[in-house]
Formats: sequence, C-alpha cells, structure tokens
Amino acid sequence: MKPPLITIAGPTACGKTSVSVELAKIINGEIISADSMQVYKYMDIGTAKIKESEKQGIKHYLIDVLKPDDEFSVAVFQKMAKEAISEILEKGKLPILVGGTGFYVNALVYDNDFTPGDKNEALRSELEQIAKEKGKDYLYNMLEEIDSDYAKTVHKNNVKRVVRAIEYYKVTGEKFSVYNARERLREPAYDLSSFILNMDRERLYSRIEQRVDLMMEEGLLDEVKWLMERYDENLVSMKGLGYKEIIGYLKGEYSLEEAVTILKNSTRGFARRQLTWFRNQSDGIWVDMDSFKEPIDAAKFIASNITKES
RNA sequence: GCCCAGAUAGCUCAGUCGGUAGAGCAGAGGACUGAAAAUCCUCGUGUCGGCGGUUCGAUUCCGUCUCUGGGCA
Repeated sequence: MKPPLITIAGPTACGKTSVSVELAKIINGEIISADSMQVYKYMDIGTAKIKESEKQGIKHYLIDVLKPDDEFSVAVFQKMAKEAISEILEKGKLPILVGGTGFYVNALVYDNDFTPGDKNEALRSELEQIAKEKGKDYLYNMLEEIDSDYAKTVHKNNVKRVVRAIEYYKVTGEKFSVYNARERLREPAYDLSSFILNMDRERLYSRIEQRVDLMMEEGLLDEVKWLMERYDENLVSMKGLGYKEIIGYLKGEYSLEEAVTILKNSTRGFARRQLTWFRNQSDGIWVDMDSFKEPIDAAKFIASNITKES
C-alpha cells in the first residue's frame, strides 16, 4: 500500500502558499516545500518566503534548512523530502508537497533513482573548459560518440546538459540515455492527489509585477547587499530570481530601475516555463484560481478532490 | 510664424541606390531525470503617418497636410 501524498504545484505568484496553509488546516496536514530557493536561509524577501505569521501554526519542511553556500540538488531535495514525509506520516498527518519546481516534485513523486552518476565537479569544469576552448560543437561531438541517442535529444548549445550526459557516462560507464529511459518508466510511489494552480495569464503577470514592487519596498536591495558581503555571487543560490538581477545593479551594470524591470521580465518568463513544465511533464487537476474568491475556497475545492483510499 | 529632424511590428529602432521590409525588447510555444528561480530551442505581414504626383511599379523620389521632437523668432 502506497503512502498518501498531496501535491500542489503552480507558477510563481499564483497563490500556492496561502491555499496550502488553508488546505493543511482542513485535512490535518503538514507542508513540504518543493522550492529550489526557499531552502536557503537569509533569502527571504527575494524568494517570497512564507512568513512565520502566515504559517498559522502549520509546520513547514524544507524551508530555511540550508545556508546559501551549501550544496543542494534534486537528489538532496528528494532525500530530505522523503524524510519529511515519513516524519509527517508517523504523526498521523497528511504530507502536502507544495512548490513551483516541477523537476523536484516529479523526482519525489516518481522516486527517481539518484544513486548512480554522482556529480563530479572536477570533470564538469574540465568539460566546460573544453567547450570554451574548442567550442560547443567539439563537446557535442564528444557526446555523439559516446551516446548518440542522448545527443539527438539535446541541443549542442545546451552545454549544461551535454556536460551532464558526458559526466554521467564517465562516472558510471552507462549511457545517460539508458538511465533516462529506465527512469521514465517509473510509476508514482505514492497514493497521489495532484493539483496545479493557475490563473489568467494577464492577471498572473500583474501579480508578479506587484510582488516585485513589494519586494523592493520590503528591502530586497538590503537583503542582497547583506548576502553579497558574505557570499560568492557565483553560488547557485545567488543565481535565483531577484538576486542575480540586483547583483547586476550592485556591480554597476545597470540602474536600479532597470534591475527591477529585468527582474519583472525574467519572473514572467519563469512563470511561463513553469507552466510549460506542468502542462507537459506532470499530471494533476488544474485549479483555476480565478474562480475562487478566497484561498480557503480553493483549499476546500482541493480537499474535496483528494482521493481517499486509506 | 519660419527652419531642421523624425513618423516603419505592442515598444525602441534599422533598412529598402524604387520591385510591398528586419533586429533587440515585449509576447507565444517547446525541451528538461544530481546546477532546474538554472540551461537551451523554435516562432516576426506590419494601411512602412494621411492624401496626391512621377513611374510598369512608391514604404523608398517629389509635393502637400497632420502629428512629435529640437532650433530661430
């Protein structure tokens, strides 16, 4: 018998946070964040992290658990999320996975195997160096020779992907395409109820802009300055939306006003990419946020659509 | 009032030595299996300001009008 799991996904700024808290109250659940940036401490404003007062006593997992310079990846996420699920289930409560990082949600839901192919930092930088010196085509040709099937599915300009595929092969001796094909066959490891929140695009975009303006009012600039004094700008965490744009301003690349515009534009693009993922890489009931007046109404709708087997 | 410069895709502009036009941004779609808020791919017809004229043919040349900048009075 599979353990129960409820997932709530959706693009940034669509209202996941408040709906999930309301849902947790209704069904006696606890929340696990599937968010690649909210895991980091000290990054509060830019990640639109839930505030203590907004939690309303509902326990949240995987928020503020790492420092900005700690290692993080899907594999780490999956491990920590699984631990959180066990903990919640032991209490007799329901786990609710909430977040906008579709890749993470799927990794947990399908329980993908991340045991093989651990990353090899030295190899990665070596391969990146090759791409820089001999060109992307050269690196891509290397991939074609060791795994032509995977090469067919990735664009030669996507150096990150090409590097990972070569890395995987060198580390494990197995073709990345073989690994992918195997992982693709997996069935959900949970008794799953999945929901995808969405709303009118125009409305979503204006909410994004409002949110960015609010972040500036709340002191995003100071938050980023504070982080810059302590952490390296090349950290993965510092590549997050709201951070890399303000860092650009702090380095004198453009004005603060431009930084805000760039941030708004990038966030809209992010929301669009998230939606593309949910549309094509995930299953679930789409919840039209426009048809609910309050978050609690959407939560009630979700609660009534949870499949009850246990 | 006069002079000059503009008026071209939602925005900023390029261009056509006359054969109905193209970049960036915005927008849309897609990929993704240990960087994922990352990375990468694809998609551009619009009375070329209005009206006349020259011409086989005008967005391109000429005239005129309107509007917008700037300058002179």
